[in-house]
Amino acid sequence: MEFEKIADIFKALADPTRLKILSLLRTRDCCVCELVPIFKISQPAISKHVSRLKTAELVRETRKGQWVFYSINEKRLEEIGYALSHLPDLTEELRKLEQQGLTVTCE
Amino acid sequence: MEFEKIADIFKALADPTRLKILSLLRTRDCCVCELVPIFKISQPAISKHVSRLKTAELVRETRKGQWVFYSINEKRLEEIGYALSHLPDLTEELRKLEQQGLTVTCE
DNA sequence: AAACCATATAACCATATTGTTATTTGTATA
DNA sequence: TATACAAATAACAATATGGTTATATGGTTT
Repeated sequence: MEFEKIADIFKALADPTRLKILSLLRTRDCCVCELVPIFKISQPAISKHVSRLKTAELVRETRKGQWVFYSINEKRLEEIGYALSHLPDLTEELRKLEQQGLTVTCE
Repeated sequence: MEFEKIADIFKALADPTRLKILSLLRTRDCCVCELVPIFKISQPAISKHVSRLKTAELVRETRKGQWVFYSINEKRLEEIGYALSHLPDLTEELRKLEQQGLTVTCE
């Protein structure tokens, strides 16, 4: 995965409200109207947060009548840990730097 | 770890430049002046990025003469994967919601 | 069809983020 | 001591983020 894409997923996780939503969804699927009274923010704010999580594929949505239930995508969460330990390798960049004589050695 | 604190660590990771710096540091320790020619941004910009990584304890710094070398803190990176799979449990919040009759059941 | 409820979107505002250039601080060296 | 280089900090600008209220959309119910 590219640095940009990995950063986008981390951006989706870089907010306490969204992390809390993910934790709640781990206990059970929830709809927006259940999440609203748990947080001290408006319904549109919650709606935008879950939408951000959906774009990052961290949650999925299922409409049930007038409600939209959100569920956690555990596979995606596992992918993140993997991405962190397998960031694109940049050894080549450092080799180029060395060829240009831009490396610093001090001993 | 609190949601706020976890979010702060993810914020530090939520930028492609910082992720790239971490990847470079995985190959070997680098000083700021080595990082600058690799990226298309100014020295102060790089300096601020490594500073952000340092605040999040994702890197450590060691001064060697006029250079400051940065090294990756792999332990901290491992902590992140752990934090993600062990987010604070909110079952209690959902129980309260149920007591207030605010849960939605549709079947 | 009309009213109702849940959710999404629009328009907007305050603050945070990420870059810039100019300057300061710390260390080494002529 | 004066000069030079590395890195950090200050002041600032453009854009992104996260909240608000008002409104639109989708589906249910009377």
